[in-house]
Amino acid sequence: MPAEMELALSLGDPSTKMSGVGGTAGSAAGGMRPSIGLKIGFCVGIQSGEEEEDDGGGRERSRGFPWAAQNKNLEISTAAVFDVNEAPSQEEAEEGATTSSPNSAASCFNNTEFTDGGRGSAAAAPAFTEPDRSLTWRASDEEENGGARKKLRLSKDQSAFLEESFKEHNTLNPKQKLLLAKQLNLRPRQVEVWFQNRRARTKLKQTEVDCEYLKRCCETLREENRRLQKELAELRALKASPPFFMQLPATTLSMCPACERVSSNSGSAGTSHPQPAMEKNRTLFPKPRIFPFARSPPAAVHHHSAAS
DNA sequence: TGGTGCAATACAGTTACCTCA
DNA sequence: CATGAGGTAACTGTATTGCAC
Repeated sequence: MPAEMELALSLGDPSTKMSGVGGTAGSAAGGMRPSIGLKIGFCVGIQSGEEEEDDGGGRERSRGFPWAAQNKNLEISTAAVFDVNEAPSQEEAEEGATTSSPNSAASCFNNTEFTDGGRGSAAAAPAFTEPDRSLTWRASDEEENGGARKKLRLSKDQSAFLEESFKEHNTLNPKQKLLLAKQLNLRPRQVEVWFQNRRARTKLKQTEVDCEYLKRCCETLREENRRLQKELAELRALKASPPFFMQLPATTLSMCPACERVSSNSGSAGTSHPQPAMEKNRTLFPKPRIFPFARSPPAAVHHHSAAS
């Protein structure tokens, strides 16, 4: 599975930390559809009655998000409103329509109550700080534009909240999505899209890191190659001008790439088909194996011990 | 038990919009 | 003010998985 491959590539990007955890619980292990029975509890300032769904909630804990602490209404109102076992409210009914057709453009723009609720129903909504940019909560414009898609920039607080959630696990189950949407006063589809885009960004970042690493590997190998070519040329030159002692049994010089010491090896080299030094090296010092996707090259095994 | 349809979700790629230099 | 680059929300298409029948 690609996700697992990605994990293997991880160089320690903090954002991939949860991939191991969330991935196990969600898409990586069970396939694309995250199971309800996640191993990870998810409780963002809310005492949910659904904790049995969290397998005992080993990591179940209250999240100390700024506004959750500042605004107790958030916890109260959310806990009061959010009950997955309740008959769906109008909003949830719309959510049902949304999730049943996640790709429907209409699902994103037909929710006037929700989008407007960001401003209109502030009493029940979390008291987010005023967005730093005036673009947030302009969804009502969409209605005036006849459904043309408008970009709604999330506020800093909303982004921070989503980031925190993403650190916990980079995939969402439906309950978590609903809960987040409620708390952030966003549409569930927006939360879903945000997580998708966030995963894409993480992956992109990781790819860049991998690329840099491979570049360094390549440069190192290039240098090594230059060094060996030079060494080969020197040895050939040495062979081309045989001094007087060439009457003696041939001595093969070889250099250990690990300790970079030249060692002599006299003996059978003087027989019918003397093996070039580099050819011998090839057997003495097998080509280092390259693991391009490994985070760090495998520990070098010194030939003295490896040969034994 | 295997096949099929459906819903839900993930991901890659793309588009559209916004911000900023 | 115009503009291009970069960031990102949102969309589209496709693949995969689990479940019901």
